[in-house]
Amino acid sequence: MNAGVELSAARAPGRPRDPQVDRSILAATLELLGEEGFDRLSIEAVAGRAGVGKTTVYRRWPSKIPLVVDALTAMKSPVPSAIPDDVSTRDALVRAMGGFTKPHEGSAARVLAGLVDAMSRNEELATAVRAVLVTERQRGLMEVIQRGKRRGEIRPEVDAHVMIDLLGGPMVLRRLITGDPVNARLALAIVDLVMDGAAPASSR
Amino acid sequence: MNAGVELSAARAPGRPRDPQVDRSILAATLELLGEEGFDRLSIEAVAGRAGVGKTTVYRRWPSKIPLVVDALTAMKSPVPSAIPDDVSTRDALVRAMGGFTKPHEGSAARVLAGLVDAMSRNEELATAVRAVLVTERQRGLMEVIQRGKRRGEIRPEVDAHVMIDLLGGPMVLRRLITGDPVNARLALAIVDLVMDGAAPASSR
DNA sequence: CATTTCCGAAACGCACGCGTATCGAAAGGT
DNA sequence: ACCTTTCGATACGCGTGCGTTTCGGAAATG
Repeated sequence: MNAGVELSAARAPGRPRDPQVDRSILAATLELLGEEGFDRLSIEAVAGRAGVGKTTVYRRWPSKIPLVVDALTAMKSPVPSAIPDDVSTRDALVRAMGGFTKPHEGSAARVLAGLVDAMSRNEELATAVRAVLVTERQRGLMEVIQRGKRRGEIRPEVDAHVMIDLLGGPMVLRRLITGDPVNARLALAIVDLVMDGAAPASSR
Repeated sequence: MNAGVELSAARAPGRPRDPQVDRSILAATLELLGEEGFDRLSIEAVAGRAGVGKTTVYRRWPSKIPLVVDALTAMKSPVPSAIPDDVSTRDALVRAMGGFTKPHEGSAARVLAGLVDAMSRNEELATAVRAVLVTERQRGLMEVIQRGKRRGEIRPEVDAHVMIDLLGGPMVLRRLITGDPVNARLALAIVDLVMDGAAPASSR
């Protein structure tokens, strides 16, 4: 009933909301999420950083979690480019892994670090974080792995999920825990070891 | 000067501190660290959980960080048993990885999750956490890897540090981020893939 | 017994963030 | 012109934890 009006324009009578304000709030949320982490993130600080009244934030988001979820969703990384046919599975893996080593990933890692403990106590937040910061990256690796199986460069009985965790796990471990460097050299070493294995050919 | 007296007994005049109180405080700190994380951990709650006055805590530790550091230090895991000669490198790795799958590790993972973001902002805390929760586990894997190299079951040019991160990274990734199961089956799959590699023998 | 220190409990002033309410001005539709 | 809603700013009462102080009693030494 009245679908046309309600769906297309919904005719709000008063002053329309400024879309720039939404962008400022989400950007400030992401900044502070990286600087302070989820627990120390306050709505007050978000409003201050965005140059906006607290009322304006609360009018749009009822609490911290939906705000953070929306901010993360707005963080979507660009779609990965397709892989040319003449690229080997090994090189394609290195290229896909290279996404972890870009400097932009450093801030993403800091955001993730500030979310880890909150995720363990809030399933809604955990789901959103995984969707934005994890699933997308895993999907890129999965495509390369399945392509490798089709090309006969990866054995068909290899568990793709285990292989994905094997490739991504060390990057997360270093970023969040050990602080060891994450660079192209590491990505290359990981891919080589995962593809070749550690055992000598004689014992296989 | 006066070394004998100062070092052995130091003769405090008044009532001696109750060592049981120290243990209660450290135990309560560990509990709350797992339940609430570092940021939400308050000295008030520690004192309450330990059945102790706030004064008693502040008399021993000046702030939250040294308290947490001491609590973690008291968490030291038992020394790993030596590896018999008749165990293959593959089985020894599976056994060493099995340490990650024990139920006790679940609480250690929760403690770690609550510390990750604080570590990124406090180097002293990060160093202590790595010493207690990371280095010890890495050392166990390092021994097995070097033993494997001596036995010719691991190629000598393999980077041991990369291999350690390759084995441990997926466990941390699953515990802290994806929530995927961490069990003996996974440990076996990881060791098999790392030792054998994903590429078919024909392309090596 | 006198002294010293430790212990648990309670209260203190302070700072911060919560979520709400109120204000005058601005920006739209009717 | 009139109405409605948004906007930034400010203030409110409330709760929580901070680090300190005070208190009465307990446990050690000399």
